Amino acid sequence: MARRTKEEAQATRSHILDSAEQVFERRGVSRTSLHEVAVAAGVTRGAIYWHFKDKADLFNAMMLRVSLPMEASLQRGAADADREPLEHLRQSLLRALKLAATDSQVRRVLEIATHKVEYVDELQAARERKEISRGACLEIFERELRLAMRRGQIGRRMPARAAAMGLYGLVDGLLRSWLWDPTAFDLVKFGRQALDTYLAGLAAPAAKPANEP
Amino acid sequence: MARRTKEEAQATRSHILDSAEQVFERRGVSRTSLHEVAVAAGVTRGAIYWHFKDKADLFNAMMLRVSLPMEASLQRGAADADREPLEHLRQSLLRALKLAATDSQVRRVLEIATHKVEYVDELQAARERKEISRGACLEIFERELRLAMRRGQIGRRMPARAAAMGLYGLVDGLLRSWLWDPTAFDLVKFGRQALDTYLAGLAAPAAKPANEP
DNA sequence: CAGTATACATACGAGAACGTATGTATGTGA
DNA sequence: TCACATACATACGTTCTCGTATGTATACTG
Repeated sequence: MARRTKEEAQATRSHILDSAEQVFERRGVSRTSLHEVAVAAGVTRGAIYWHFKDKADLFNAMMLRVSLPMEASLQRGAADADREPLEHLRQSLLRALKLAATDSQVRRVLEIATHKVEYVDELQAARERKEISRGACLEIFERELRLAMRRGQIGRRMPARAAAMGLYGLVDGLLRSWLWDPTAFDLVKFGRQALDTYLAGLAAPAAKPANEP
Repeated sequence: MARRTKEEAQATRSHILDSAEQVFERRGVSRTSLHEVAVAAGVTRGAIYWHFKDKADLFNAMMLRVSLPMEASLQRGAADADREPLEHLRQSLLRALKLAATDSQVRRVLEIATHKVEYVDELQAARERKEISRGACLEIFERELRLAMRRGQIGRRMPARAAAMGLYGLVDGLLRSWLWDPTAFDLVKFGRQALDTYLAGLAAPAAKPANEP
């Protein structure tokens, strides 16, 4: 085919990414060939190789398209401080859960990143990006929790870092569970209850029930 | 080579599984060829095809070798009831975390199942097994939590099912976080603190802090 | 102590996927 | 308007990997 205008080219690129999401979710990243993506997008491999270096590049672009806005939202929320740190944390996390439950594209990409990709070799870059993003998220959690500690809103039953790690694990784990079968339970409802329970535990005084090292 | 004795054959099979673990962890399941596994095991593909139908069969055998004993341990623990349900749950979960942190084979297989495999197509069976195992685990949690509720050890801030899901998510999420980088934190220590926090939250009275639907 | 099933090794053919090279028609800037 | 860069499509060769077919020496069995 012939040359397209710049807007059309961007539309093609975007459409390739959309199709890649579909195929990746259905077939997994490593066993989808670029030919499959091309067919799903109604183009040839040539178009894909024009817009992306290879499959890893395509995958990274697909991830960035979703994760960049999310990270920005998280960072932005963290910037305007001096509000109630606990309530702010709670709202941020619930907003993230709500997004996953509502936005089908977000859900699909999360599903791919969680159950449909192997983090090895040329996708190592994606793994590193994920680790960095996780680290940034944990730092925000820790800062907010430390602030809440200073204000006496939660006790000192565990260091802020551990509390942050538990919080991250709780939300991430619930999300993962939900991704296995989104019809199994209401992510936002269960998430809110579990989150509030954990936060209530942070507020409660430490009372060791039995023998412990 | 020539025919081996039955014990030797089983040793070969076991050694193939060991090698598969190593290669799967390094290269991911889908991009490891059976040739690679064969070389790592010091045999040829013929040996692998003798013991296993194909790569999916090999993968399933590798998973079962670890998950079957774990599930049995969980079920066994759940059978002898009438002890303190909360403490029993706590001990079971901490034992699982300790196992992951201690046993390098368990850690390796968990890492593969979590970050180095795509749950699609011919590995769909593994996914279903995982879902069933998760369901069984959740049922046990729910039963114990319901019992604890009846005994007044925890409040009724949330239904047992949601509490169980949160508990599962917490432990699973922490494990996942730890698998990304096992040197980042002490799984057992952080796990115990987070677990106790969540349980404390379950025991604490429900106190809604702000506006809620 | 033969005969057979076993526990592999070796050999073969086929298909798929990749990356690149090349073709080509058309926007686009000078 | 004209040359060139662009946005793809097409064609090609290579490399893996798979599954199976076949070979083979030995353990077991009657």
